[in-house]
Amino acid sequence: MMETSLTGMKRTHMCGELRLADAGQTVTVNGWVDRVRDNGGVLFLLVRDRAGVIQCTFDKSVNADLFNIAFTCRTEFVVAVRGTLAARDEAAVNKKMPTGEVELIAGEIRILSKAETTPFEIDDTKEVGDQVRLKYRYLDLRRPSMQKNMMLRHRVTQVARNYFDENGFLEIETPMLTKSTPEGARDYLVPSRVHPGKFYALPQSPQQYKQLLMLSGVDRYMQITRCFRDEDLRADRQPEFTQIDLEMSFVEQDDVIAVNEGFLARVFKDVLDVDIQLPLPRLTWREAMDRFGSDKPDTRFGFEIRDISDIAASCEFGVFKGAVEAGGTVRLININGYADKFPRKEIDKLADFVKTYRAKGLAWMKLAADGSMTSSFAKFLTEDEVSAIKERADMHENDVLFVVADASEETALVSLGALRCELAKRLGLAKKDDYKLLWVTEFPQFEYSEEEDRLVAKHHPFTAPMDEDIALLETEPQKVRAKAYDIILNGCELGGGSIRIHDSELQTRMFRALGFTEEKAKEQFGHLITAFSYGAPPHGGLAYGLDRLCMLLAGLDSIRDVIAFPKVQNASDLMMSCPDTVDEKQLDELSIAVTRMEKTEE
RNA sequence: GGCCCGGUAGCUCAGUUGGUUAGAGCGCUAGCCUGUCACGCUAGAGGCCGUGGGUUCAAGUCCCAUCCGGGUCGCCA
Repeated sequence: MMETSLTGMKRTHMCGELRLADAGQTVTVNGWVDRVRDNGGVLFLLVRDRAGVIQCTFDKSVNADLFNIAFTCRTEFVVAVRGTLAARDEAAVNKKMPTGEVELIAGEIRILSKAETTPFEIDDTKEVGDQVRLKYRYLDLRRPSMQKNMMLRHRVTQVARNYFDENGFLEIETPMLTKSTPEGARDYLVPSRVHPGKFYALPQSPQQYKQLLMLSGVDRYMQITRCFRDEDLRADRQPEFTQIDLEMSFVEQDDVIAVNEGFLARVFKDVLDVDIQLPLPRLTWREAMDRFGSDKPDTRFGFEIRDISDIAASCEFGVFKGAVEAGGTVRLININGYADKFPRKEIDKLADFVKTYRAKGLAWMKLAADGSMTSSFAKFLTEDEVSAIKERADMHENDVLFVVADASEETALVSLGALRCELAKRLGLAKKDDYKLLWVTEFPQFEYSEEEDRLVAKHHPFTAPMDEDIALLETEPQKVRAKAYDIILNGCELGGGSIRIHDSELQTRMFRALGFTEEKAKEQFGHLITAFSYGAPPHGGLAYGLDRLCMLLAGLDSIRDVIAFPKVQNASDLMMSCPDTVDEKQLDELSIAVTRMEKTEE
């Protein structure tokens, strides 16, 4: 029976931390065999742990028995190696390895665990599909890049805990089993055994609890907590995700922003050694939409949107004129300096791109470097009108304009906003290590829901309206702006928050504006309304998407890469094979009958 | 729910107009090699071409359905 106990072979150092300064020491390492290089008489085992890789050297002529044990090692065997750390000969130094100046001259090896051949190589240089990676996530996580991501995430959460602690925040846990909320995303439901037919909901966010904590006099709260939303997934959206959630009492918007700018600066400094200039720029929601066609503008590049509705209104081109007459707008972006990158064929394909955002089409005008002009619409306009557009767009040689005319202002703005981001990405102007943070403020309080044919809260029903707009609540609710703010990084919504309503009377008016009857408001939010009647401090807060923050800090494109065990697009876990069916007995105990089963085909 | 892309060896992929025995690199197995470091050399094993149906003399290739993975619109207070 081979000895596989660790006794007597516990590590003295992490593999990846060994350096020239340690040479001469007797060193024991524990880790996985990263690679076996058998040169006949001399054999190298690369042993890997979280910190990195160290070369262990076995010489047949020095110790044949030892060599023969090492010879049986395969990739991913778990081993303990003891020996003398030696400086490598100058010619043998591997400059590509942090430990490349030293090697461990093995005097003893113990195989702690053998390993089957892994389904894919534990190696950052080889691409592996998500399907295989996630089925064997524990192997995927062995890859140095994934270990780096997990360590980065740890760093971010530590910075958050330390920073908010230093600023007087208490970390308090709120329940995972809570009440289903009618507004917002679909809830994940948890059946109650004790209360047949009744369900808990997993929290979409700890929103109500943290506000109640303010009523409790906690003053400043923070929590790093899981949130659940049963909606479709995206590269930056998982059904369970983590928020850095915080709330403060006796504050106004600027106070919340100030404390969070401090946090962001700290994170960027500690994690990336990047200095963030404070205060961060701010844009109102209206300005963000008008200039960037997005409530999460990417300001790493220009190509800002301009309005030519006034010129279009009086022209004879039906598409432009018609859009304005229908109450819409005509807007454009100038991809200045890149007209040569857009041959006719490419431009035609871009029309399909904007159509996914409901635009009807894409008009364009190109001024080549030699001064020759081509356009899909100029022939319908007068010379003066063309000149006016060129002037409005600040158009010069090698510029290309893209124009969207639409009866819906939102459609025109959003489709051009998406186009400017897409083109910047293709032109390589959206650099990952260029960090553009900004606040978007003054969000609309309400938005129209086609599905429900009524106004719904854009943020949530506890968001305070701006003081100067309160009077409009009953008269022109669609014009009411909220004390809500989002923090945006490189076109990605990192987090958002608001100042909350702390006044019962105003909250009542808000529920009324949202179309809640008094009974319905009491039924859904009675506990809050009651709580607020006992003395509520002015308060507000913010919540960050921790996964997105980590993704952007790590320069990645998917939050899956900073989540240890993520779900795939259909919200299942390929490793655990869940969700899954359960025993009839379990269902029976919960008083649940399944009426429809998923079609499964193996 | 809609649209787009993909599924071929353990992994990453190629596979022409439908036409002999479906290939490559990596990995794996065995042998050789005393300083490699993406070690090298030699040999070998390894395929339900996602699944089901259809068209055809003939399907990895064309058609339909379906499952799986990715992106995205809707959705995400």
